[in-house]
Amino acid sequence: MASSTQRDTRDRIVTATAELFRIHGFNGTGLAQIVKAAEATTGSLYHFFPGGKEELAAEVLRVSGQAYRDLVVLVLNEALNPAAAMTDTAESAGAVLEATDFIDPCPIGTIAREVASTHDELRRVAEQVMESWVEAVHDDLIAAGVGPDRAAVLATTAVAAIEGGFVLARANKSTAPLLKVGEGLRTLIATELPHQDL
Amino acid sequence: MASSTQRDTRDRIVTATAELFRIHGFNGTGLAQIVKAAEATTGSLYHFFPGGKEELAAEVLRVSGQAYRDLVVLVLNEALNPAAAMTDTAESAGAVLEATDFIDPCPIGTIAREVASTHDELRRVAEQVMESWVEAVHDDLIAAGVGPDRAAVLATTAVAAIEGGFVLARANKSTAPLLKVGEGLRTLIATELPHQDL
DNA sequence: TCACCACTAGAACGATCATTCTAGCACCCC
DNA sequence: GGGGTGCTAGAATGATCGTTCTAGTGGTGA
Repeated sequence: MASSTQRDTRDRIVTATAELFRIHGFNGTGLAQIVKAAEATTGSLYHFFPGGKEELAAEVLRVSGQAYRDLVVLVLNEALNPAAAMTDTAESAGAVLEATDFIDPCPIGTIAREVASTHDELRRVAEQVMESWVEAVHDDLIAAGVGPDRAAVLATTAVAAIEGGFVLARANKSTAPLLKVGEGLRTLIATELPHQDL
Repeated sequence: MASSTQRDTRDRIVTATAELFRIHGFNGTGLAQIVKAAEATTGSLYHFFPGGKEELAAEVLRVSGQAYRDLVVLVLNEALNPAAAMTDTAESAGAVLEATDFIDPCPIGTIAREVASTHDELRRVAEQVMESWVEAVHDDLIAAGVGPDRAAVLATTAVAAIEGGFVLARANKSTAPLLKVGEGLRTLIATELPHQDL
């Protein structure tokens, strides 16, 4: 069972780090803290991530980013249309925020801002991750009949506004700003959707 | 000249801290770094800010937040209408980003996310600051004839989207996402403005 | 002139930081 | 059963963290 144990440890480290990053950010989270939360040791951490904290953070960004992309795609698919998906997203993210006492639902935006000027590798990973979100929304808008130029504008605006909505909601300890953002985005997208109103 | 000297030192500390926060965030900036950049000493820093790093950070948030509020009001006043103000803001912020090699133009969003779960006092200051931005946009929309409910939605969406636009622009080292956000917001607001189209 | 005040100066403190290193465990293949 | 490999364990290291503390400077009012 050695191979399952190793995977477990690695996974525990990544998962614990993601959670700590959501609460304390990159610079606010210590390796000792991570090791303790993951029930691992410094040796294991450096075994799996020889590049240290930066390599670990990159993996956390990739894993969390992919999970969020999957979630975005899921919500878009299940929604009535891309406009309705905006309020759906805001509502479900708001529910998560309330359930977790407004811990940041997404570590990527925080890390991106913290390290953009100092850790170029991490900055690039964050760039790719967020680009994948924009792309997911963009493709859905195209499928809904929005022209490519407008789809690019709307998708970027949507991702940015949701990301900013997290900042406001977290600072206010309230879901209200996030819900307003969802409404604003629904209006914006509904206006540009062919053959239907909000 | 004692009174001018003292004010100078305090100002230098606040200014240097604001700049370092924009680059490295709250946890990424050390007091030694601040003291050196401000050409001050630890003694002076604790003389003016007995509460240490947290009190200093609160002051930085207040000062930077007020400056940004003033800027928002200025742009809104000078713009043709609130919709045009969105693209104006995005363009001028984009110019700043390019001129500074994409250093974060605004320390507040980063700090807010970093410390929201750990430093409640700072969280509250950030909350007030961002609320003041929303209010400025809100009032301008009301003056332009938008109804109160919609004005609240639009103002919050605008602030969130610009804030998120900074994240994307910084991660991408490109002004493109920010400009798209500006366009998206202009469309959104123009739609709800009485008596004129975009 | 002397006490008082706001401010500067920077050494010292214990804690914690990311990282390195040596040692040892458990399992597989020969 | 001996050697190799993948992983765990955690002490040690030097740097840096935020904060405290003592000493000293320079100007002001009595």
